[in-house]
Amino acid sequence: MSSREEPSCDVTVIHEDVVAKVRQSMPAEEDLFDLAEFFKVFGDTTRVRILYALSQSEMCVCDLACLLGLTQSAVSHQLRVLKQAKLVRFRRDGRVVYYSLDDDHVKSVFNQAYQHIQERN
Amino acid sequence: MSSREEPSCDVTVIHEDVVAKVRQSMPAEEDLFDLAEFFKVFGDTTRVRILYALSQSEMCVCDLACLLGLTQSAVSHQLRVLKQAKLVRFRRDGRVVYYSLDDDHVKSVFNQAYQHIQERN
DNA sequence: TGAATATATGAACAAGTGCTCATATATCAT
DNA sequence: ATGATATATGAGCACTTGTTCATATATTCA
Repeated sequence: MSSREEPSCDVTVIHEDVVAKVRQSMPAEEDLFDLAEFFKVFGDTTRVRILYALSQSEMCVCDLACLLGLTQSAVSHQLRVLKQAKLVRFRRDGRVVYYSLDDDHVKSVFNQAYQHIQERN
Repeated sequence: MSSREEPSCDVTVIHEDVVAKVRQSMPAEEDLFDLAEFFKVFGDTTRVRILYALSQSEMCVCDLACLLGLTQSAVSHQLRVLKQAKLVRFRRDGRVVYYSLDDDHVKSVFNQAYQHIQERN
């Protein structure tokens, strides 16, 4: 009845041993949070489309807007999100800002997920 | 000046050639949508924690609730989302429902992303 | 310097999401 | 059948998010 170990729960526990074992192996709360944040960035159609486009070629903001049928503002806002997530990088050439993928993992995560989608159907 | 091909845009286009080339290689709109939907499921701390836990061991609802410090209801709602996304499966044993990962891709997508997070810092 | 242009950003609003609470369903035990 | 228990689910609410609109910033060119 004493609870001096890990944060207890108000719910009935059926398999204390399993819970204890899994609890030990759980990564730091912060890491799982970061992981979710990372996936959250991919969890939007617009951003996925932008990422795919950039996986094909470096592009400037207005090209992306045209390609995807979005306003310049919408693209710019989303690129900011992608920038913060360090998924894209940019270089400035005069008035034009060119964006490209910042990381090789992006492509592989992408492909892995795409494969899952395919096989699921 | 005529626009009889692909859906045009109201934005200035700087590199028509690039846009045209990338447009050709864009996957079906639906596939990118599905991809985003897939990632959206991973884009929540609670679900990521559930998925990680299940990657360690099959668990029942109340064990998960206890482990993660959530209400039974919250866990159940999220499991429904994971079920719909076909990321987890379940088997019933009397009153207890056991959940487990439904797909090997889950782990690999997870690991790939985790690796990205690590290297990023 | 001043006009033009490419991009960035803030505010606001509609739509979506995850939790809680109450309650329904399903199964077991008596 | 009745009560206990494990899970599922609907409604409601606070919070988040993606877009639009207006405007700011930055760079080029004349």
